[in-house]
Amino acid sequence: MPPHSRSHSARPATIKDVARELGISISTVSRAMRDFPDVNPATRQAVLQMAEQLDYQPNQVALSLVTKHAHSIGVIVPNLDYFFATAVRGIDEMALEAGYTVLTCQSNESYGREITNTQRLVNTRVDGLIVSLSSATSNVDHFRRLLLRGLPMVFFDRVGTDLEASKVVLDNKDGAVQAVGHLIEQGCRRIAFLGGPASLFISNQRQEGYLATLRAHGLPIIEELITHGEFDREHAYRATLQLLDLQPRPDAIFAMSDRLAVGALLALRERGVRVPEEVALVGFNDEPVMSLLTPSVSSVAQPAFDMGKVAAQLFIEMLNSDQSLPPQTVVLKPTLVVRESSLLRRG
Amino acid sequence: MPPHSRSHSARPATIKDVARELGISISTVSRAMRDFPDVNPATRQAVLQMAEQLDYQPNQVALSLVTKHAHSIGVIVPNLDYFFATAVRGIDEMALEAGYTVLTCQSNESYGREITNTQRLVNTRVDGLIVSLSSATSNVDHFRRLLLRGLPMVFFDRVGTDLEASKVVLDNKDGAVQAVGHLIEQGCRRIAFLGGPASLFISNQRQEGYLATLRAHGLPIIEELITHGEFDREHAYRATLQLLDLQPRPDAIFAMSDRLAVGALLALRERGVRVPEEVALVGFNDEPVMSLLTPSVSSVAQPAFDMGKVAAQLFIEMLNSDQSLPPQTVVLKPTLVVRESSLLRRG
DNA sequence: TTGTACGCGTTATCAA
DNA sequence: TTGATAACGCGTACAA
Repeated sequence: MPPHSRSHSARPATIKDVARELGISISTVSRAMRDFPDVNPATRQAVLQMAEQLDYQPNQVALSLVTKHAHSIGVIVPNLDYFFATAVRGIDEMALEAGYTVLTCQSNESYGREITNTQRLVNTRVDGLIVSLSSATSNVDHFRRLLLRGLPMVFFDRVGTDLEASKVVLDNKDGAVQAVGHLIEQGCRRIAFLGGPASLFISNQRQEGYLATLRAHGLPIIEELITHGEFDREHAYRATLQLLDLQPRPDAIFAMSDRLAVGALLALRERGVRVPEEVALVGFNDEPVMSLLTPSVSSVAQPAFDMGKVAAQLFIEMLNSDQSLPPQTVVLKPTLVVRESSLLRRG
Repeated sequence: MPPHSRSHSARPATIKDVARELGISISTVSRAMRDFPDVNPATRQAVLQMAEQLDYQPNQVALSLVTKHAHSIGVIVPNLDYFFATAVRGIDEMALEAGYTVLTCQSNESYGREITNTQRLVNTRVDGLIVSLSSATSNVDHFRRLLLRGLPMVFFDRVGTDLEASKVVLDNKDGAVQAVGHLIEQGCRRIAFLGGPASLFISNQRQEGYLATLRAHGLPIIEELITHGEFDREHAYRATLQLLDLQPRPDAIFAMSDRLAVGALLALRERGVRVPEEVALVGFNDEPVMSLLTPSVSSVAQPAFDMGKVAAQLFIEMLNSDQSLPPQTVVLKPTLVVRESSLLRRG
């Protein structure tokens, strides 16, 4: 049994308990706990020891009520797939170093839940928000209001175009340029684009890159090779089957995400189309699964971890400087990872 | 421009602002906001309208300082891979319904970070914790202390054996029994076990199931077919290569996780071993990738989403009942999903 | 039906 | 070097 076995097994000890037990004032305890210079070494000793004994730890709730500073970052992501889980890890890493706790919420790709999450986090007085928009979010007024109120916010990956805030984004267009450029180098001429929802900014940016590259190489833009739809494998599967019915059919598919690329691959397999010989394939995200597929699938790799890290970095800079900094936008470069699904010349 | 454009763009409105603006007391505002019966309808009307106008929302920090109730659940998971991301979604779902906010932290499989996360969450006065242990955690004193103090806690999946708390676990042994039983049915006789760290409880439970099934079928237990090691693909890859060097070599591999199964598959591919004809393979978790591999890999499916949901349910029940309920343990059943990698008799 | 006053646990200011 | 006290934003007896 411990020396002074704790009589209050329910209620955590407060600063008052420590003060009472020692017969001194709470202000002295407060100062001792925070290593203030003007406190008697003997007193500090005693306080620290008693705090240890009572297992006293400052109540952060009371603390943030006073300081209006919670030392926590609210993170809202659409889901926790590989990309976002990795990005959150990046945020986590950076935040931990700076002494912040990360509170992660999923909007589940729902506009309503994004709003709920936002309100909840703000009401618990997080110091600010790091956000990636849900795919259902087109109206960003709920964020704009907070921005006007002066709440520190950083957006990443899926960012709002007309939001005056700091952002960390991928050079999506460049990623598409790399992918399509590579396919053209491999000899492909009829390259299809498997897009996501037309409302999704990143989907459009990637499409832009696709179009620009075709133009740059003097290739025609064929409308029927450009598809849009839901952001899931099922849609990609059906769209690919349709593409394969065209005459002449495409000799390559560039999917704006790996999820779509997988759907495409399943369709290609089912039709017995040889990849890459008959149809080459490139995805976007470089999820771990891509290297395990047969054939392994080329993909544009995003620096997910770094995106999270940079977002947190920007965020912490905002907090540490008292003048409100002007919004910054950091653009990160993707890297094409070439695998079997798009290697034609030298296999 | 809005009617009464807000003059205090920085400071969020408080209950005082509403009261002052209306020339009434804060208690009246407080009551009106919370739909108390004994408040003049006209007054309530005015309060609600003014609250709207000032964009007033109760400060949860102050609120939980008073009520000692944060309406939030702290969740600590070792990582955010497919299984845990899904479980967290289950927790999220349940918690949202009950009006709780979920604050998720990753321990990153580190004992130290698990402790840090725990302290941070507790100090921000979450109402309790839902936890899955890091693989590096063998000492659970930090949780036991909180339990003694009366903090509501639910553990799931990776639970501590000697912890007096509610738990949600998978019937790991049964999962292994299903997997190994299936392999035996398919005609396999020399079945290897690819285990994780020997310290990991779930790894041992699965091994138990493996051993029990061999015994039940009168098959010999061959020590050299049982391996242990790190919880990663690389280890599984190397271990599999060693297994393949044995004389006679195994005709099946049961991996205690999909991550290990993938490592095994890579080794099998590299050696040109035909799956399942020469060596059959079954994993554990049923991650989406398993169905995409070539050959597709059989796996024991865990109800990850349900595990999260049930954990949250148990947690909320604890909070809602004032007497401290005795710890419950809910055991969920896994389901074997058979795919190409283990289908021998009828392909 | 409404208002006053106290307390939640802490920091900060000022006085001793 | 230490202590008393106001304040943070809110809920809640108790009084009016």
